[in-house]
Amino acid sequence: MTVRLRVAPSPTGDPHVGTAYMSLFNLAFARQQGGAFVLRVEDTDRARFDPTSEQQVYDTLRWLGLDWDEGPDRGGPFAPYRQSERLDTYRPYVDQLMAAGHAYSCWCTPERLQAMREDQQKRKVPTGYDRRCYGLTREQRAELDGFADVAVVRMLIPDDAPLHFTDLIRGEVNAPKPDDQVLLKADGFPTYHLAVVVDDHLMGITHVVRGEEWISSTPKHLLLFDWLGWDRPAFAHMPLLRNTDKSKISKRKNPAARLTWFQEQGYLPEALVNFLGLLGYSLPSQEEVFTFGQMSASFDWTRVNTVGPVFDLDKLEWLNGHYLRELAPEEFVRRTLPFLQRAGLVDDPVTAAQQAAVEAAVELVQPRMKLLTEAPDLLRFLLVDEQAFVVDPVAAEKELAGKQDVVAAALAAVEAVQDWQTAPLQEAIEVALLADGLGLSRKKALAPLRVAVTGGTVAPPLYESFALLGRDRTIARLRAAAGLAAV
RNA sequence: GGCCCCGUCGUCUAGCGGCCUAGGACGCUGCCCUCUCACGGCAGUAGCGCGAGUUCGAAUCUCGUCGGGGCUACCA
Repeated sequence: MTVRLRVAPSPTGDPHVGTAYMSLFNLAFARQQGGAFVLRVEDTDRARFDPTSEQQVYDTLRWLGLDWDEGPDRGGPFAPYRQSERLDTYRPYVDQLMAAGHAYSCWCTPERLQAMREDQQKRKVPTGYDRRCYGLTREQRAELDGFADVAVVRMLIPDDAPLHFTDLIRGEVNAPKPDDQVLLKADGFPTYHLAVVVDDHLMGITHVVRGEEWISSTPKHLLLFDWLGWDRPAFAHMPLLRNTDKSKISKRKNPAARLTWFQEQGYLPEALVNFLGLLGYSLPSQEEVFTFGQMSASFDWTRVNTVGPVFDLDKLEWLNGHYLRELAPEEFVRRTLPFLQRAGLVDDPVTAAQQAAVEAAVELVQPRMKLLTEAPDLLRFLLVDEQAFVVDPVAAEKELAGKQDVVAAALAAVEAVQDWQTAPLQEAIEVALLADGLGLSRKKALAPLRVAVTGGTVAPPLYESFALLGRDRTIARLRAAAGLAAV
């Protein structure tokens, strides 16, 4: 038997980081087993449906390299893969369950159900549907209050419903006894519980990997598999990603709950994948920096944690810096360019001169970045239009004020340099400013020059920066800082 | 409230009865490198929630307790 796994996002807004998390573990196991990974869109909630969401799911998962074998966009033997297009598929099973006495119609209004629930809570008794409609015909029910015109279909949960199952990650698990869950809504759409069971069976899903939040509804699914006479799939309930306050990760409390946030912030997909893998999983070797391939090769459900991990951005940033430094120079440039374009520092498309300037600076900025979004600040002094170059006033006040003589001395030294390279520049400046010249310490001598030429107190190494900037621009900036007019 | 899941440094984790005076990583602190900032190197900081029990021996097993989380929808 080949294993088949699926991830089933519901298109309701920005793709959730949990979708990527589930996809990663699903895929790791599927690839290890040579099985299939299916993307199914669970759009049965027309109230929360967002038409732009589905494409965003595709984009973000592909960005992460978590690609699927079958799905709405690429088809497959069990198409369609969108539940809204499978309404006719679910119908016969509802009828079958009704005929077998496992399900019944319910005409209760939402208002009555809500009042019932509130009353139950007030009386501190377990909440659950009171079966007002069970055993009644439509006519009989219409006599009573709280009657709705359109019926829903509910499961008739038996007293001996199975509340126990084996989980790949947790072992033997108990779950609560459900109440009479709705299977078919008044709008004709199935609920998740019906759709997931029918689709998982029809699509040959062998392993159901989902969040821990689903443990409590698993008995409903078990019942449906049994009633329909289908084999149960294997279940793996993943721990839930948490906010810092330990609650289930949410877009409201945590910007990192949105997958697109990571792209915006300049994270590398390989770093995010590694980090997500680290949350709840560890390689037998204990190595923490690993690729998807390594994770997949050694994958073992029993090594997945049961504790919901807090999403710690510090560690992700460290990992991101690590992957950034490992990038080949041309790849580093390729990934950095969009962020420079967004900052308006280079054109789109990039000119040959700009491309060359960035390439020349790679060595200097690559070890200094943790996020791609940091590139504009590090490279601004080099890429900015000379007319638009400005010295940060705070930095100028701190390091440049009263140091015109230092700048002037450096200017004179540098103007005499014929071979505009790091080493000759260093020699000329150090002769003029250090012990043999003005007698300054290296620290004191270079601070004003850094501000004068790069515009701030934090920058790549100075002589290298001079070399990259070129003779004309360097001299012009020194001249301006020394209070001299341009020639 | 009820039911269910979970509980090792601040965070991610290793550990599956003796190898643990609990190991690694991130963070933080200090030192080294150094023209700033990084990178890199070295050192340090900090944890088995609590209480019983089982056992020659418990972070590891059992029970209780406390704590956190999830579910309790015609949302997924």
